Amino acid sequence: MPASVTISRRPAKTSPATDKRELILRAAIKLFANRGFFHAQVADVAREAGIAAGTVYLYFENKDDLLISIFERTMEQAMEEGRQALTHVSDPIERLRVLARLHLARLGEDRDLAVVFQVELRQSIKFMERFSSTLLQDYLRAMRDAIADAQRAGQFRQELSATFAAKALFGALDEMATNWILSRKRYALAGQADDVVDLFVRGMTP
Amino acid sequence: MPASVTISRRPAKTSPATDKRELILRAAIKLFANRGFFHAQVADVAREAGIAAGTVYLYFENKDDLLISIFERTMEQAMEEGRQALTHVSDPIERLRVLARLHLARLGEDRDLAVVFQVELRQSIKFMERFSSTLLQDYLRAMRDAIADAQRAGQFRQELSATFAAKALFGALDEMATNWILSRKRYALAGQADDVVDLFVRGMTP
Amino acid sequence: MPASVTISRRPAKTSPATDKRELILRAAIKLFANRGFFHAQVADVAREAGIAAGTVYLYFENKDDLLISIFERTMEQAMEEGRQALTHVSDPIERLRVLARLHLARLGEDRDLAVVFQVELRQSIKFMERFSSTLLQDYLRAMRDAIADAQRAGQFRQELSATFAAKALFGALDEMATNWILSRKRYALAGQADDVVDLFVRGMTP
Amino acid sequence: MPASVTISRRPAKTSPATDKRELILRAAIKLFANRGFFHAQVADVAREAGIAAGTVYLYFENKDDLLISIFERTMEQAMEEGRQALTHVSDPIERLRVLARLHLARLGEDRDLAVVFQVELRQSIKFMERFSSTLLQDYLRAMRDAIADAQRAGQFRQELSATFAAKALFGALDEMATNWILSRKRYALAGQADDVVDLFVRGMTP
DNA sequence: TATGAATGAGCCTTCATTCAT
DNA sequence: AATGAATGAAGGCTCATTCAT
Repeated sequence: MPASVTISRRPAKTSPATDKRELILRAAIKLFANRGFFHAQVADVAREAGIAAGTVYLYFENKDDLLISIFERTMEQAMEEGRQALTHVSDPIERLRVLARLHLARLGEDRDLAVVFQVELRQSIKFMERFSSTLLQDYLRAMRDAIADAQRAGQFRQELSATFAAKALFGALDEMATNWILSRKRYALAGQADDVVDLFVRGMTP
Repeated sequence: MPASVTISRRPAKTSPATDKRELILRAAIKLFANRGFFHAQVADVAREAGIAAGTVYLYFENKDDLLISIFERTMEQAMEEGRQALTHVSDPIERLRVLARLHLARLGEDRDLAVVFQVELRQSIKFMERFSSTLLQDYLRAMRDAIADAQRAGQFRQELSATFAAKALFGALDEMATNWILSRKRYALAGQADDVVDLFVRGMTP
Repeated sequence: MPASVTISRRPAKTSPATDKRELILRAAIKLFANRGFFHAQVADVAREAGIAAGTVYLYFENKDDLLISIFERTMEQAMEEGRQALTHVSDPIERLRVLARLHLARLGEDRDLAVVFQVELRQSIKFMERFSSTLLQDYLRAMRDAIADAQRAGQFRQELSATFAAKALFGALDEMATNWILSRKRYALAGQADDVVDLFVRGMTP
Repeated sequence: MPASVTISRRPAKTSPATDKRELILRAAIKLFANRGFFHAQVADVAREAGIAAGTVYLYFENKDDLLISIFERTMEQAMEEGRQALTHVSDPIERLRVLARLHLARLGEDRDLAVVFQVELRQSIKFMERFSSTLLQDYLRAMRDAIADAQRAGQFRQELSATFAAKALFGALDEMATNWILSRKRYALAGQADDVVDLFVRGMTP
């Protein structure tokens, strides 16, 4: 199972343009994580990426677009990864487990990215809504579907709303991620995925 | 039980200074919730409060202090309320239920305050750390203690860490609050407290 | 001669109003000297004087008026003192000596006052012009007259302009005062009066 | 002799950056002289220089830095000029004369600069100390050394401290400069250098 | 007289974005 | 494509002054 959870960086289509975009996004993740979105200046991001400030605007609309692009790029990769990992997993409970592991593994392997996702992306209702209408539109749906499947299969109690249950599970995972970035202790975030799912599965079992 | 959960605003010590402070904080909550902390101007807050911009600085150090004060004032009230509500509740599981209800009830009765807590206060690692070193220092401890009590009483399984379980429970509740403010549907947030606790209690039951 | 130079504080007409005015001026001298005119706030002066901020405006027009009043009060006292000290001194050179001693003695006995005179009063052309059109209108005239007398008496060369000479003498004394306040060493400023006058008298002697 | 006193503006290294810096400094001198440092706004300086307000901050730290830079740039030029002018002058008294002429010539040829030096730079003890620890550290030392040389050569009396004498001479020159800017009459400031030095030399002659 | 809370005009500084090169 | 100097709007904060009590 661990194999299916391993995050496999697909060899990106390495056009020069894609490379530079990527370079800038990585610099942005680092800066946003360490200084905060508002306090990180576009010029700082450019310097970190080793380019001129103006060049950023050849690849991104504006500063907000940097944050949004970090989100979208990461979500796309995660979704693709999720799809692949779930291809041959049919048991609903196992599917939940895979999703949870991927979720925490991705954040746990890049603390800066985790900070951007757990903190900076929640700057404002505006981002939150964008965030929640896609991440929770897709990720939560995947969870909800798995839960509903388990309910239909009699593995889970049926009186609880699958949507509600998915939110609760997501919330617990999300809290683990937030706690991890705020904690001074260095532990493996992904290791908590199974514990959370176990707790949840027991809570749902008839 | 509902009685003990009802939030009773104590008649504040109405010195003129306290009144004005309160007036400003309420205006700040409204503005921060609707425009976001960064986009709300101090002058806007003052106008909303019906005072001059400079007056804000007679009661608060700076703009950040407004946000911090909203947090601290609310936490103090919540803590006091929690202490009172728990005075005569000895069953650990019931204590969790009371805490969860109070948590969601407080946010659910003031959407602006909820937005400030669920979104604006998580602007930056700086606030997050402050937030988490007090809220989670006190609130999570209360939950963890109740869980540990339940474990000792044999009501909960003992192999899971009480701290971990408290985080999971908090995360689920927190997610309910965040979903509530982002949702266009108007439903009673507090109504979800029992569902979350039930799910969790089942998950912890031996 | 020292006796005539001794500064004798006349017992001020101690009406309550005069007292409070004086109290405020003393506070202002202290604050202006230590923080600078622009950085000293009216509220600070009031606090130092032990009164409320608004009360300052019962005795002075505005903040500038405080500075101007310090100047005028001090000049009046100095002029009166000068007149008295010169009453029985007829020798022109001796008169110069008395003026120089009084000048440096007054500043030398109150460092804060000296700072206000040597630094703060020279804030702006506006103050400078006011300063120079009265202080130098009266003080320099007294020096110039003594020099002219000495020229007529054949004690001083006649080819130099008395006005020019008076400025040079004043400039040298002024520099001693400025150096004194900027120096970390604590020496008697008044002790330099005779040296300056000696140097000058020799320079003027035929 | 006049030749050595003539101020020869070296053609500045005209890099674009140096040019703009210079442009801003000149605008600042004009504004500070005419409105005073505190009343001149950075935006005014920028407008006078024909640039945007923000551009000032590409060349200077802050508003104070403008004032300090005017001082430092002028002092550097003056020091260099002084060194050059004194290269072939060995007679101590003549050296004093050259220094005095340069001092008054520089101020006398640019009234705005003179106002900044005689008035605005003496705003506060802070600037005064910076001013005096460099200007008087270098300029007064040059005068003191010349005086000491003259004393050793028997041209000047030896009982007076060279440091004291240098201050007196500086004070007299400084007063000429201050009087000049405050006077409505337009006369050649530099023309007074020799008169001051003459008076002083006579005063020092055995 | 005295108070001190309230006022609000004013200004320095930042920084996302543009654009001539 | 890339640069980076220049822009200029925007806003937090200060503090002299007022005035109801």
